[in-house]
Amino acid sequence: MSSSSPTGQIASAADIKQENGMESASEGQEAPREVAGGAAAGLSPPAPTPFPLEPGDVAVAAAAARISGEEGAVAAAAGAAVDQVQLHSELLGRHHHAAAAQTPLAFSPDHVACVCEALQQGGNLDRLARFLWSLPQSDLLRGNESLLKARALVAFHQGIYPELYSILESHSFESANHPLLQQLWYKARYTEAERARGRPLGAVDKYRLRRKFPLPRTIWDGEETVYCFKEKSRNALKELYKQNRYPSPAEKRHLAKITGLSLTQVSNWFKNRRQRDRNPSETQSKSESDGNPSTEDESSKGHEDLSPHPLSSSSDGVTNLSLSSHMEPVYMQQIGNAKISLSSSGVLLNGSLVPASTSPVFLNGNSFIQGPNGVLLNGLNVGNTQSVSLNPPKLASNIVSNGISMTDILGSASQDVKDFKVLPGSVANSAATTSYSPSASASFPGLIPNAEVKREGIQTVASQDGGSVVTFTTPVQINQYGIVQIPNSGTQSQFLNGSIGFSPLQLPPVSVASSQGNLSVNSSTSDGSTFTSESTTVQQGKVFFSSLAPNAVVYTVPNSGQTLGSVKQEGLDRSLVFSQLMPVNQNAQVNANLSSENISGSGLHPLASSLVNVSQTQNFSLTPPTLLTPTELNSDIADSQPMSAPVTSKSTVTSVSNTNYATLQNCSLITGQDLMSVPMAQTVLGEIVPTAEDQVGHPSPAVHQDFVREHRLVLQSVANLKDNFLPNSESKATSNLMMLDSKSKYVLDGMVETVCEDLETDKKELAKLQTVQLDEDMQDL
DNA sequence: CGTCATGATTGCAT
DNA sequence: ATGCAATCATGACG
Repeated sequence: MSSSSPTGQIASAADIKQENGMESASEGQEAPREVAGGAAAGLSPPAPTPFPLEPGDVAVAAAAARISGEEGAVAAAAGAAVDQVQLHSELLGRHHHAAAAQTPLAFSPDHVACVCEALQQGGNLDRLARFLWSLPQSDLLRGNESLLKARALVAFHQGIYPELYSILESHSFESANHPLLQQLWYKARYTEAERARGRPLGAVDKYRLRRKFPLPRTIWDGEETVYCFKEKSRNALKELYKQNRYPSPAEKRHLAKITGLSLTQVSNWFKNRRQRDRNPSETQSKSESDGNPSTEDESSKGHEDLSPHPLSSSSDGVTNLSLSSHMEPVYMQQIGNAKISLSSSGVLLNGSLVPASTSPVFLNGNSFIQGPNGVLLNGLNVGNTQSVSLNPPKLASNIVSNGISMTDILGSASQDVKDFKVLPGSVANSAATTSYSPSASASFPGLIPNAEVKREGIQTVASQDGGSVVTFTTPVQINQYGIVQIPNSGTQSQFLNGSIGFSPLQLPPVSVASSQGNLSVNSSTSDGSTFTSESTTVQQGKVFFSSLAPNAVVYTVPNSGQTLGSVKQEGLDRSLVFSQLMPVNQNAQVNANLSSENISGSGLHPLASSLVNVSQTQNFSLTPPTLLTPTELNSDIADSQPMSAPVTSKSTVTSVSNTNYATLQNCSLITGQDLMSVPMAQTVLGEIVPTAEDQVGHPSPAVHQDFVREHRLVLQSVANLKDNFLPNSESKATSNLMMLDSKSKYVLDGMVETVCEDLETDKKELAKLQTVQLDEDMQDL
């Protein structure tokens, strides 16, 4: 605190290293390509793509699988979507050129923004660059933030730093984009310095650079973050401390909510504070004895291992995975803070997703959706595997580096497995939140073994984030493992029904406050699931969580077939999460409708019950969006992005799976008010489990016990799926396009605008969509 | 309460 | 401008 002032901003930057991808990218053009290429490769089959992949891509593929793979299924999914988008855009682009004169703008700015977002998330910067290229110089697009952001990314990717700086300094970006942009800013600086020096930078070097090149106010709100706790959180803690050095549990709890910190963190803070106030002198002497870890980083490259924690920040950047664990804390902070309001990203879905406001949605083969923040979902089913990931913040970083959004999650996962503690059931959520990395690992495979839980009942839950809501109905069964990870709270996870573990999520208090609807869910939930939210309210089928609720709940999805439900819970304050997986394989169509109706009778309780089971294994990781902290910037991990959802809107998503085409539609009904922000991102890995009747037969890898590790597998499987889907790239692509075209307006607009007023309309459209045969459309086109 | 672990800063010598 | 080491600051844990 004290020291924080000017430099404080920079503070957490320390480890940006993890950027790995990013750095490498920036360095040379070769490197970058690898990353991007890798992602691309993983995503799309070499062949038919409109844009031929370079050999390098292929080569990288394997590696990519590993790295990007980690990023996750989501990434993969995203990739698919991106491809489609790409196609779409290209077509349009051509069209453009052809008829340029006549049609000034084939896409509306919103569409362009959506495409940009999608490509960004997909991580395919090369394509993004091409897309930008193809865009007409239109005034309409000029001030478009998504475009500017995309340009910044491309500039970074291409190593044109002056342009990057210029872009960042010339436009005041929304806070939701700050984390990403800040990261770009620092990484660019680091990269430049690195190149100049010819060797990787050490912590001190970066620190110096940060001071030398402070973030422009256009991408930084000025709020500093010291370590993990945000300034605001600290202030709140201090205030209460002044009044009462020994806050009661209730007070602590309240404070935790306010600050977005966990109860444990609050308690620790008070503990430390009291102790330090008592004997100021003693506290610190010892630390040094150990030696300085920091220094080591530089010199030695790999070494981070020293610390038991996965966290190690400094790595040479070699590892892609690494995410800075450190960063994570940031999330929390951010969340806690008001800024959060911005975040709106969360979306979830069951098979469907609901996008938060602005983001574009895409789906298909695997459907996924991206939100502005970078949310992806797959809810769809992909044959076997499904993944959903949401993470706003990281995306940015991920994008940059890998191109895959999953990073956070993955990263954490990758790290793996380390051992974290899992928290079995620890009720208390620990402060651990701050450290996140481990948490990720937390999920434990074993733990969740198969609980089977079945619940029936349909329940719908809607969560809201900035604007996204999710509703699910649930009859869910979960068979094997469901795992949920939440990066932030490593320790806090809980299991529901035995089958799933969650870590708590945190929602920004702020957002909550703003949000209106509250539902209360009581812990009483039948399931035993942990719900504690105190106040939750259900509205017609919708559930809102208010900040009040201490705990969050999560939920799941319904699928006709099998579904996974995930639940979430929060340890700290309020958070919600849900993930779902839908395995839809084959023919099944899944319609998830979540209308509020479903919900109706049941109150919350039902929800709880719904949680349950999953037939497959999945991991979810959620990362909360981070706001701006500089720190985050530094580290990849940090990247959470705040999403701002101006309005909550309901979004509808439709996804279509290829093969069998399962259409999922979800409409989240959200009324305008709710805001729930779901900061985290989730990733889900789903593997199909036997239970499912037929699986496509993909050779999906067997599930493993270690989820983490599994990710890779999962990813691969995903890739396969894509392949399967994609094979007909054209048709599919087209189909996708069709989808977009036909619906796009609606969807996109809705997405973009964030607000959809007409649910009915949506429904209708959705219905249409479902029925629509993409292929045919394609042909028509 | 006492300690640890580690990131952030600072100072100093090159 | 750098490299290195010392020191501070702070969250987490046993």
